[in-house]
Amino acid sequence: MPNMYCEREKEHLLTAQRAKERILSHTDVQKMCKIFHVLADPTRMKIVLGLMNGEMCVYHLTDVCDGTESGVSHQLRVLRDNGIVLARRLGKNVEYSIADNHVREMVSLAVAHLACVED
Amino acid sequence: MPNMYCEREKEHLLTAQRAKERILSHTDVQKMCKIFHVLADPTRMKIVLGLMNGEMCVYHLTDVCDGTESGVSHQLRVLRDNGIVLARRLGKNVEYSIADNHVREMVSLAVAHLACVED
DNA sequence: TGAACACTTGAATAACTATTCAAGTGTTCA
DNA sequence: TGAACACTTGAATAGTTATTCAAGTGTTCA
Repeated sequence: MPNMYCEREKEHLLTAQRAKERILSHTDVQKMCKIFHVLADPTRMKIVLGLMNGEMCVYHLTDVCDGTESGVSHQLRVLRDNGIVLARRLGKNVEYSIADNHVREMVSLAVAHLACVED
Repeated sequence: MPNMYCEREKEHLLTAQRAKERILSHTDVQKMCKIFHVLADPTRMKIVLGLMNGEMCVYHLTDVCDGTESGVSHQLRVLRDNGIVLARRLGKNVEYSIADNHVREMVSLAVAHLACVED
């Protein structure tokens, strides 16, 4: 028996070992956190929720998000840089769309979670 | 035809309308963002990834996360306050576990996303 | 060509938060 | 009871970042 740190030392030690074997590298953990971080801002979340209904250009996104053009554009850059939305130019406009299905699913899960914990 | 803001005014207007009908209240958006925010920190993410292997007490969590006792405890409080982990006292120790299956799924999706975008 | 439009970018500010260290609470057991 | 253990909390610091306003691209069309 190893040193005792807690009352269920044996189980915890096994769990900790399993966890350490399976745990991702610090870099991978940081990448995961980045995805969540990007989705943790109201402006960006509204953009993503908006785009889940279809492609839009910046003007209509500012309408949906109730934000400024500049503000929305800044956040669209963050979303683009993280591979969450796609941009394609169409004449004078830029059409934005959701790039990643995992993101779609994560957002849907978060909506479900919301409905679940709602009082 | 309404005023033209972009080349695909008609479609975008419809999309925007749909989005606005379906969009969550600002409060709900903020609640969703909170969940993502909580998962956006490396220490907290490591705790959650660790607990996905089973219950553990603080000592073993600091081991898995490679963090300080105080730091892990601070982050456990955030996770508790947001209903992401559960705490139950067992003698001198406190056993932590994952409280919410949506969180489990969200984290799994993020891991999947990771594997997907990996170069 | 140049004026108007659609969007992006840079810089500055203000707000938030993870970490650390020290001190505190709660539990057990001799 | 009190000493040791397991964990929590408070306060301070340092780093990050969303927003705003002003100035900058890139595209179209008369």
